[in-house]
Amino acid sequence: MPAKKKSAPRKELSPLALELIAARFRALSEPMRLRLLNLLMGGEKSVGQLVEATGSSQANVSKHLSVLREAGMIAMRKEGLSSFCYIADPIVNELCEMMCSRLREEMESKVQAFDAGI
Amino acid sequence: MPAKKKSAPRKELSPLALELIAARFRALSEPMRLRLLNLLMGGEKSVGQLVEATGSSQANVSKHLSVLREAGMIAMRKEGLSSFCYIADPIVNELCEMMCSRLREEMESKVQAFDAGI
DNA sequence: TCGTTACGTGACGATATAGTTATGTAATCC
DNA sequence: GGATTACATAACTATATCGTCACGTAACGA
Repeated sequence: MPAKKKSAPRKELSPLALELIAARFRALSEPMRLRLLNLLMGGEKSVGQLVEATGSSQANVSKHLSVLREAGMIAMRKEGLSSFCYIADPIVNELCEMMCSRLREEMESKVQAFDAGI
Repeated sequence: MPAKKKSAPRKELSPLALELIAARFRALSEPMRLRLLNLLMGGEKSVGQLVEATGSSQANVSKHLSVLREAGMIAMRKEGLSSFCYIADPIVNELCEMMCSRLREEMESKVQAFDAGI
């Protein structure tokens, strides 16, 4: 095959792939949704329980849950009047814990720099 | 200490932590920024190179780079007239590759389900 | 059947964000 | 000094999103 113009060619992602990946990250880009996911990490919960735990409105929680569901991160199970939510994609735990620990590292290093008088 | 009301207490994240984590994910929630990061995974590049590689406007690229820089994901190095960008947080590679492979899995399983006639 | 409960959803206003255009600015060359 | 290059940034428009309010609806209980 013909030689490339220059530098490292690397794998270019297709526009579709970029959009799909961005959509997943976008689902994680709101504090309320992270809070809901964090609550669900403790096990499945009904929408009502999530409403009570967050102190937010039912409509708002329901909407955020829809976003998370469309992103494939959670799933719902109906039981009588209640809908129970649970984490459907194990990547959620990994991603959040990774981001959490990274932030902690970062902040601790800043504290150290502060303590060192820099 | 007094007994909790019920269910798993788990670690509740503070509003500040939630906002910081959300901000990081938000930086990754746009296709153009993912594209820029993907290009930077091949090594540092000048803003001009990124403009040419993406075909987007210089102003737009510059703005997205600002967002990534404020999120701590990239850093800049000036050299003459040019500004060279490079990935400053190794978590970027992990996160993107994790999300990519997860999406690939998901789509392949859907293809299999489709092939199985489900 | 009627009311209640637990959710989902459309409409709305306020805010945020992507992209463009135009302009500012620092470094380099003549 | 003056022109040019490479980039940052303010102003602006269009679109997206958050949260609320109001309403629709399916599943139960009397």
